[in-house]
Amino acid sequence: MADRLLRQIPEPTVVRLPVYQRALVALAERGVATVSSAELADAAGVNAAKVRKDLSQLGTYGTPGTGYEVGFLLTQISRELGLDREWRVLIVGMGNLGHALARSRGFQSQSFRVVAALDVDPDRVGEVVAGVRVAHLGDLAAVVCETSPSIGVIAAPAAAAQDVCDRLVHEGVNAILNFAPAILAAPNEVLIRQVDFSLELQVLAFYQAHPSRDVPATGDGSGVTEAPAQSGVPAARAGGARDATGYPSDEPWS
Amino acid sequence: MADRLLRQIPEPTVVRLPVYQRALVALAERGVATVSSAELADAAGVNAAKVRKDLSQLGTYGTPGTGYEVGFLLTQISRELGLDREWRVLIVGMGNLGHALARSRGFQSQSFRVVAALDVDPDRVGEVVAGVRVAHLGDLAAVVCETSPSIGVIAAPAAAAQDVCDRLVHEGVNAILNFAPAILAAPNEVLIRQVDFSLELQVLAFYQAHPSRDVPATGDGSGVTEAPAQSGVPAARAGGARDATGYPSDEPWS
DNA sequence: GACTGTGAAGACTTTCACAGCA
DNA sequence: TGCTGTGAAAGTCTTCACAGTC
Repeated sequence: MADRLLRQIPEPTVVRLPVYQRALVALAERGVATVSSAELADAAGVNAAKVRKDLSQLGTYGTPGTGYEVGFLLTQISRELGLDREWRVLIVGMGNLGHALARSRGFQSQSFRVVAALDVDPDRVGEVVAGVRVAHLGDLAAVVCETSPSIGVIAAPAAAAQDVCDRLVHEGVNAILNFAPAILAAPNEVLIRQVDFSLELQVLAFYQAHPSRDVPATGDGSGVTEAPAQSGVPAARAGGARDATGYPSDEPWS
Repeated sequence: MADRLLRQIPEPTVVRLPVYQRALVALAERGVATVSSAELADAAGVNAAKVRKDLSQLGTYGTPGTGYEVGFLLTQISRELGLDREWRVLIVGMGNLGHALARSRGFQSQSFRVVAALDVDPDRVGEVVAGVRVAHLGDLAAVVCETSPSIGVIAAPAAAAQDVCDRLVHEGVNAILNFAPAILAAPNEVLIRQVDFSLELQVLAFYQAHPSRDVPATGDGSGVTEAPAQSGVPAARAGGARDATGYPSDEPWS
């Protein structure tokens, strides 16, 4: 098992781990002690074989005849994802998107903390968002020095993205999550991931425009998701493994 | 060639088409008349073989010895993506994210128009965003009737996402872009695509936590991007095929 | 000489199906 | 009996490499 961790985990598996993690958190909150691969698959929107293959990459965590122990599996996946430590996040670009990110639960959890926010707009500099004072991008060096972030987020317009990226890299930030619709160039040791809204919108348009095409089925993390039926009365409040919080939600829609 | 259009275009190719499209727009704006697959590959952050294979799925648009005619290729890709028509978009959830989306260029272009915005917060209802008055989610049926959107966007919290999805589906919206971190269940004919920030953040954390692992190389649309070197002086303004707009940008960072 | 389009090879992922364990 | 873990099969995507074209 130890050497299993030395093996490369395939990227598609890595992308699904957070989905499993989330599903497990929900199960744990509901007090569920054990899940089968089929149940977890259902909650994550994938199939059971995939769940078993994915989890077997991490170790031998299941029990034949029973399934997986929710708490234990959650711990293992979280550790594997590096969620057992705190990642310090710096955000560049505090427009609506930057605000949304800074305040989102994903960016303000046990594992991620927004430690710095920057912008070039004088009106925004000085504002306090999610407990952090917005600094001017010109002060990046000092801000990085003070807050030592390990992940940089670019929420700036496309035209500025490469420049921001260069500055981040220059200050030693070598993991970047880029929300700007731009292909960034950076040295090889810098890790860049891209999130692109309008690209997804265009992909959706493509499949709308070509209804003949069978859409690639049941989603991987980033794929097209066509979930488990619900046929008959599509408008019914769906059952499933989802959060049963009363609606409308009392937390603001961010 | 006609029957080539009947063939299924692989999903990875579909996801790259918008990237090529964007690159071509930039080239066209710079007055470039012709590109080779290598140049387009560079601008899109992929390799040349992939570009040629992808484009050959659409038709025989290149000229051996010369390359592709930028304007013509742009037209073809845009048509293939369905960008030659206008897609009417409805957004549910007008928090920071909803605002960011509504105002983004990707959602307000020739091809996409935000025709409706909804929320449950009485403070937000009535506000005008991007030229559209925010309506209450309770009035969804009427809003859909009036605006006949073909794409619905969910920018609501995870807890409300399934309910919103059900309502949209009930009103006949059968293409949904979901920004909430929730796996949605819907009838098979409904097209759902998922955009998940915190998932990407977690994937980044994973690769940071496992530096030994060779990160899957040069990005597909959604993958990890490690771009063309730039070694030596990493902080230099990158050359490449990117937008050369002066910085700081004069448009607000949204 | 330069570059496309594309079969064929290779790499990677998913799915199947079942042996083996609780 | 119920379910995992996993080889093997099937399927998919990428890369190679080169014939053919301008």
